[in-house]
Amino acid sequence: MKPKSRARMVDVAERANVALVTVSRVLNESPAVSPATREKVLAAIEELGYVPNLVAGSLASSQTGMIAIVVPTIGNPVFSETVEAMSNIFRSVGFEILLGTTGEPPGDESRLIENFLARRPDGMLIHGSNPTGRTRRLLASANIPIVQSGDLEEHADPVDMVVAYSNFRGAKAMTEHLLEMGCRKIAFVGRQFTWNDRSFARQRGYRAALTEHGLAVDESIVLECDLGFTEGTKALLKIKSRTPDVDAIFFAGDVWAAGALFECVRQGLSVPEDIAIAGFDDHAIAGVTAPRLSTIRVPRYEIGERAAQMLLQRISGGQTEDAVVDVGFELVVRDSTNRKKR
Amino acid sequence: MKPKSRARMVDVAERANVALVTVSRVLNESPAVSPATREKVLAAIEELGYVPNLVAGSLASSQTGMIAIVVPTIGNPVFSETVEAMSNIFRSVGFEILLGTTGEPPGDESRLIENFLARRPDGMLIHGSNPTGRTRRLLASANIPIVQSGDLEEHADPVDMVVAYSNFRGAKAMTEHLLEMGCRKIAFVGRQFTWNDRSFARQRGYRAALTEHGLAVDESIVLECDLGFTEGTKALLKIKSRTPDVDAIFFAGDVWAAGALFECVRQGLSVPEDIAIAGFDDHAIAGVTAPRLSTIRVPRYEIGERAAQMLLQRISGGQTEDAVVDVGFELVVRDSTNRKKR
DNA sequence: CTGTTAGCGCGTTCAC
DNA sequence: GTGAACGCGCTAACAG
Repeated sequence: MKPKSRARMVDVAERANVALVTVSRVLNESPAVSPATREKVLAAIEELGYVPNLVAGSLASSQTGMIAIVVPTIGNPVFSETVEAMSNIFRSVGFEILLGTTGEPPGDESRLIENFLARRPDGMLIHGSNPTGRTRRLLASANIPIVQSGDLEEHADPVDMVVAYSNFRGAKAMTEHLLEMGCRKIAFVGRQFTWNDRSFARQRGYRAALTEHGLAVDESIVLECDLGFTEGTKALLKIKSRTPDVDAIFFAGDVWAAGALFECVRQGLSVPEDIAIAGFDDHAIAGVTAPRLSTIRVPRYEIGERAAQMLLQRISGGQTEDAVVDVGFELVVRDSTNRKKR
Repeated sequence: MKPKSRARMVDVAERANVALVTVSRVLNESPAVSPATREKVLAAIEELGYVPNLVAGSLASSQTGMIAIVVPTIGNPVFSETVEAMSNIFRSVGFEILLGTTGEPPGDESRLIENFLARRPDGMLIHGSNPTGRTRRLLASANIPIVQSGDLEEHADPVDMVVAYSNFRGAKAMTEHLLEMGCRKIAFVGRQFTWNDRSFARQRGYRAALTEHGLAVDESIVLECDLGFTEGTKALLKIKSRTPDVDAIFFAGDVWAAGALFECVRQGLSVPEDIAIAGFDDHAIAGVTAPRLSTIRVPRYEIGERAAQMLLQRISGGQTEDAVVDVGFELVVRDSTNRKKR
């Protein structure tokens, strides 16, 4: 049953003794086909092993059934969970996903987005970056719904729609919590501020909290570092050596915080008495370490879901929802910062 | 500069006073265009904000420049790291990624693959599942290179190419290591065997090692569980209550193992003296816990790279490499099982 | 309910 | 170096 060259719709039509359109209708589940002919067509498709050509279909209908998703990296759980949420929703309604990563540090984001636009997706989801200039203009004139997600302030002036939370306010809330717990020498560890807007926002939140409480920022204990548990360990050691009487470290990522925590356990430092450790993201590990990590819970999965739903609603011509959705965050106080237990 | 309706190639040609082909040539970097006209065309493209239509181009050239990637889920780091490796390689050579998840437990994998085939990708990467029957036939007759990855034995009869390691041998090696360390009552925790072939293979490896050493398998301490740290904790508790004198637990996933480890620390059980804990995958956390986790290192990133490279080589018409590549695994002995320290 | 006629936007022959 | 013609495989109007 294997044809020498791939079967086309005409071949199916011929075999079923119907017109080409009829085959098209069966495939697109048009109600205007009698059950009898429908069966004939289906049989012919089966016999020929026919697989429709959606690229031709897309050209003709100017709808591709594809959604472009742009994220910094897919290997980082912080992003992959959001992508998974999006993926689940799109899969359930028959859209397919064009996945692109800008890289960290960001590579040629503009080129990626333009390439995607050339594939005529029915919608676009951009997580964690905010295109400007030429790319932004192209996006705007692409005439498709676009949802940006990630940081709220960064997307103050969105191309189209936004689903986000405030990294600034989240970091500020955690820092204020640390202050409330009596900490005064609070260090901060984040990702490279220059090319990571979310990290930059978190760092600003940290600074704002200190400043508002009349505390100066000690630049020697504000660190940038790479990803991974061991980087958190290293950061802890560096900070302790520079400022032995540091009483808290706010890691803008739970993985670092966990890495530091493990090292504290090894060194016999008691957390939070000797030093408080705070994280960010509410990574799964934060809830299981000993002591358990205080963190800022970010609704990563919900962000993906909301973004996907807003996009679908717009694609199906539904009412435009609010252009900007703030999904918020939650300060989760666990053991690692709780210096005032009952 | 924003046209009412999207600019087409003809519009660019008109504006640049050249023929349509010339624009096409410029876009495809054909050498047969004089620098002067080339500039004219580029200028026209810029002025019109022209974005080429790759779906039309794909139809005409019957090359989409897309690679379909199928994985169980993208939220699980075990898979997302492999996808990231693939993504990085394809991005560097200008291919785009069509991402699909079959779900866990697997949903309608066949439908997903057929939908993908309809989009005419230039190649396909299937991780962690082995299509059969109709789907397999369609794949075979799609006439594109296909790399399956995941378990070696599962892919003994591949559709096309394979990059994998042996989950069976990996699990067997770890179990043998445990036996060598003097453990005799070894429990096993894995993912649902019925719908997860990799988990099934690991379980078989565990059983094989015990049997070969003349030990019976105690079915009451062979558990299936869901993903996550806390599931590992629960499994530990269940096993300890059923068989208090268990002397080792082999978790077929580091996340479970870590969850159990944390609980041991809380309960004051010393690892590995009271109970040895072994993991699988070499997740980042395995190297940083206290004690650090023994595990089976799987080259996830390399699998993604190799798979992508093999696909590209075939797409570019290069020699067919070995159809089956065994990337192997590595037994990593750390503290959590090492009962014979120096 | 079914069929006919036109394109969708671009790549690819060929001539010039 | 450039241009005109045709076709990729399918969907969208219309008729009947």
